[in-house]
Amino acid sequence: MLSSMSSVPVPEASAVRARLLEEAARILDEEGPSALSSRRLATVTGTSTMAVYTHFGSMGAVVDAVATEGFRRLIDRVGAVELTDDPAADLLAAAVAYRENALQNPHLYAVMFGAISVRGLGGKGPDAEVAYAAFRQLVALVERAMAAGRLRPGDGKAVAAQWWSALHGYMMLELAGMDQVVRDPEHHVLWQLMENLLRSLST
Amino acid sequence: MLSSMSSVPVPEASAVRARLLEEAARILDEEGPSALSSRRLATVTGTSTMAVYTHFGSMGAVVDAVATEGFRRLIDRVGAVELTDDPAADLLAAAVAYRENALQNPHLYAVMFGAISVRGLGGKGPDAEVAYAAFRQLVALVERAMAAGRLRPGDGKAVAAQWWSALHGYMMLELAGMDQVVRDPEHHVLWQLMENLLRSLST
DNA sequence: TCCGCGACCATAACGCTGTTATGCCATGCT
DNA sequence: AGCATGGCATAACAGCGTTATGGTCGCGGA
Repeated sequence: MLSSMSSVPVPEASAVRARLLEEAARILDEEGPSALSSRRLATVTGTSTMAVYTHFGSMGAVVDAVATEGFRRLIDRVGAVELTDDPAADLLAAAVAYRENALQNPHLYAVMFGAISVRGLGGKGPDAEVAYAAFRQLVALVERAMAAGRLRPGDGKAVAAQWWSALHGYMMLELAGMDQVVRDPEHHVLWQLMENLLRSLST
Repeated sequence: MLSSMSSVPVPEASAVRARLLEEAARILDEEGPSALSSRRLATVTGTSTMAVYTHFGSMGAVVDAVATEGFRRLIDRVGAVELTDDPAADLLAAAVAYRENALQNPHLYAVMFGAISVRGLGGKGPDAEVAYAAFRQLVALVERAMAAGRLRPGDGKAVAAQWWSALHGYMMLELAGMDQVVRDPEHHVLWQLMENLLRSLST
């Protein structure tokens, strides 16, 4: 059994698999969940539906892989914000980047959190390690603000979980089209919420 | 009893429609989104798939009706909390009822906020008036706390939107199975979040 | 009373879906 | 060379949402 390790060290190394994943994410973002199907994926990648099953095993696994890819993009996007000497302001800047990423890829964002089931084929969800890496990224920002004295010292993970809950909840309401609830032209609800939370968490 | 069954003043008066809606909500809650189909709905209600289309027009409309029913149940559940002379504590009690309702009907809760929902067949979403009634219920609790001086006077809708965002975001993370992020045995993240928000909103 | 009409639904079909069985073919190991 | 195996095309199957068709039943008008 060790003989086959030479040709295929890692399944992710396949070029076909990469194109399937890329096209799946593109179709999901551009045309929504109902447009993502195995046959559609096969035609746009120039293969057949069997390619999906050799590389992923099921369409649900494709959706999971797309969700995982969404977390990777989120991590890249939030990681690209330039840190200043004000860790509290950086937390708000990260929230801005988080919101922009969600607004640009709304379907992908919804799939990441299982908010929408793509045609009822629900997988096991995104890769837990990647999703947790996105959380740890936020924890690092929080702990940095604590170390600088801008946030009251405490459990960074507990504070990050609160921050993420508030941010995620607002995004879901905004993406769900609940404009009457969430759209406040003069005083944007999200920034009031972030500032209120920040005030309670400050020293 | 002159022609009590003859006239059809409101389509909702149909008994078949009521059973379809009831069974749809039950199937969704007990077996998840992938189990809800037109044929399944027809067999369990003892009719054919055409009944779905005569009473709803499409499966998407059924999902929308189920989502609207979910908001009605939420309103009933939150409206059942007994108000005390501490409006701030009542807000927390309402959050407890909100969470219990979501945990008991997780799939229904997800459908309520899913712009695109079951099996990729996206309807127009739940009845906006009913969903907004749930929001107004929360606004009333907030304004009551403001009038009693337990919350700083301000825009009740803006504060209610923040409260709902935080609560909804935590629920979505909890229901998404992100236990590592959100599950904190000793200090439950939700109550820390609610108390932090309450502190910032207090006078 | 009878007729007709409209609401309601059972049956069957169409095109789509995810998935699987089968077989071909190229590649690499022995 | 022979063979085994991974990778994919073809075609099929069951199930999906939806629609066309036809039948049945009950009421309103003549």
